[in-house]
Amino acid sequence: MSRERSSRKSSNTRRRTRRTVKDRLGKPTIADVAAVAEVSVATVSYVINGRTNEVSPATADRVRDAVRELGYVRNLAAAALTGKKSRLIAVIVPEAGKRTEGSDINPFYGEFVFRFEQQARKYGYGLCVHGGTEEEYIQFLLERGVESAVLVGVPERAFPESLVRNDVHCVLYDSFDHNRVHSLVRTNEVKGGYLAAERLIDIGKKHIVFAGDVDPNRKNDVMAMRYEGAVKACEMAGLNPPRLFPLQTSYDDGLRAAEEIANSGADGVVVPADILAAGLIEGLQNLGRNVPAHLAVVGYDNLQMSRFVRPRLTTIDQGLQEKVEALMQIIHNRNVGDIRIIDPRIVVRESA
Amino acid sequence: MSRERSSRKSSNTRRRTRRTVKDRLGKPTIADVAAVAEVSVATVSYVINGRTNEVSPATADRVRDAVRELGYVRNLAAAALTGKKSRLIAVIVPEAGKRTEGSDINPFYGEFVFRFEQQARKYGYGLCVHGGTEEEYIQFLLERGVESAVLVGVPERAFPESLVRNDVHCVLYDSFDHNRVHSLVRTNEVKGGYLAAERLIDIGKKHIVFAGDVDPNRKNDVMAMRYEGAVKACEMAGLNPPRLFPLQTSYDDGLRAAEEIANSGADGVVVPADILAAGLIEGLQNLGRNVPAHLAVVGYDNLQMSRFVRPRLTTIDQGLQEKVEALMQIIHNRNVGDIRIIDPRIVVRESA
DNA sequence: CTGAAAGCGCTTACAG
DNA sequence: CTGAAAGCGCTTACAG
Repeated sequence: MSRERSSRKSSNTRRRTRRTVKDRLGKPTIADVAAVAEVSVATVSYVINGRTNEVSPATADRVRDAVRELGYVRNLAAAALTGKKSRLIAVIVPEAGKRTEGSDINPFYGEFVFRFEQQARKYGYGLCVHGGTEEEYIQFLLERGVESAVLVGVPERAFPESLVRNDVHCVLYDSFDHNRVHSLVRTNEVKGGYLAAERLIDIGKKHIVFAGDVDPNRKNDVMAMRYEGAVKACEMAGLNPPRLFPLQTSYDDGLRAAEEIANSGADGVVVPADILAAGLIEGLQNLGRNVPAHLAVVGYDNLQMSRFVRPRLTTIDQGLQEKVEALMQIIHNRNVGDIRIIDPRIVVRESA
Repeated sequence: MSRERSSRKSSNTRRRTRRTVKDRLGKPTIADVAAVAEVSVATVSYVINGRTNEVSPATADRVRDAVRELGYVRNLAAAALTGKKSRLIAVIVPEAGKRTEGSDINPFYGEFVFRFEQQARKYGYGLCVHGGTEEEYIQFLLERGVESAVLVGVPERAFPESLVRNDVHCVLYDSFDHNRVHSLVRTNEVKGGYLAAERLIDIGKKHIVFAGDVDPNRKNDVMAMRYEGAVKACEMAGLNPPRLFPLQTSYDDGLRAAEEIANSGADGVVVPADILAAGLIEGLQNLGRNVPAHLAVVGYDNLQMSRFVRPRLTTIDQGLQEKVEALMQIIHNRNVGDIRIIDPRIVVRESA
């Protein structure tokens, strides 16, 4: 049906760009669509990209019909090559496999990824995940032409200049950027820590400890801020600042630390991650301690899991949905350098 | 430093392909590398792709030095355009958001994605996730040039021909393919159901029910096979086949169904998903029933969560790591049509 | 062992 | 409103 027009082309052009539908085995291309619709590839490109003011309605319809007829789907990789954005977002969970003992990963990451995927899809982005080392993920971002990278829980440090230079928009999530150079979404961690300690104080606890790895040299990472909040709450209640138990964020670390914490004289503990809290509670119960009577625990994150643990976990809700939406806004509008800090709230269940 | 050679080129060639490092603002390209190394782009391409037998060692070294000097990272999208594979895998969880009540997703998906990501990375693949409708994910796969799609838990049905026609390798995961046309990785579900019911029988239970949505018209889906196994175990013990309670796989469905199951006269229940089991146990406890004394429950999946639930969940381990490795093999070797069925095992904890 | 050139599928000035 | 052509960054026969 498209013979007529194509036969008008010079044989040279024809050999180079012209193909009938049957010639092709794989996906139809824009040239196939153009042939069927009897227009140029430029015109097809215009209507595919919605630049319909460049094209007459009738032509646009012909093109759309051809698209449908051929089952044409555009090749985004080719489009990206021409300077269009790749519309690819990557969620980077640095060294995901090493985040916890064994191969169990903090369930937070799963909840995060699937929530965020819904947002990304809604805005027409594709979503990749990567759990490698810094070197690996930088290479990944660059070679895939990723537009925006969400870095989940990265420790503060000098940021790889190569990402900035290559124009990948980095958004830190639950991280801290001392130099305020990257976009950032996180919870008000100081407030979170405050709410957690405050709850313990409210139920009459006097000897509050903090089960997290706070590096005294890095005043401004997430753990340090949660701790700062807890300290503040204790101060306001005339209590000593919480003693620190430097644990990693894993179930097994909680399990192992139970005895030491139980014997420390503490009657309340702020645990800056639900998964850690689950392990700790398990360990305390193995020792015959009652939670919350003997030792009350407040978790952090309000994961699905916090409802499964017995006693049910009192925890800090970090406002995941709100954060994920903020993330998407910053990415979509490319508000480089924007910072969004979401207020947490406490969810009181049974453990405190 | 590369002036010498480039000045030998014709001015035409030079204008079209030659650039000094400084001319470029964005990523260096293969042409930049070629210029610095004073070779042609073809040579650069050869050494980047490890076709070193095409290039002398000395030349290869020069190229590698130039790559390092410029911080060159190849553009995989451009490479894919030339017929190379995209090395992109997508994990498709159809309508992830609708898989459970509200927006909580079965934690299984998170565990799966991060386990699989490690495999994919190890083999040099990028991993995307998609949780949309069939129409959405087909478009996604096609426009991104995804090489292989892992379809997690898709109901059996006629498969979209467009994916096959466009050469995306579909691997079904925990699904069933009646026509045996797609690659497939799953657990031996019949055995899983058998082990679950067997455990209940072993601890003396006589009235076993099954809390899953088994469609009598589709003999061969995952749920039906688990049920088949449970029936078999009951038969061998001289018991009646388990009564069916058609629940969806969500915490809330378990919670809601507790009363009906508790009043059904059952003393043991096979629950084909840990998340469902968690909800059910919660509901049973709210009713004052003791698990396992009054009603024993066996879950399915052996999620991390099964250790947090009280009583700790006895469950069927589906061999996630083994399955994820099998998946990777099938994808990497492109064994289209391969089927791998992994044996499950029972993990006995407290709930049965 | 090395290079020039065509081509992958697309977009975008630029002419008409 | 429409089309011819250059170019995005890469790979791969094909010549030398």
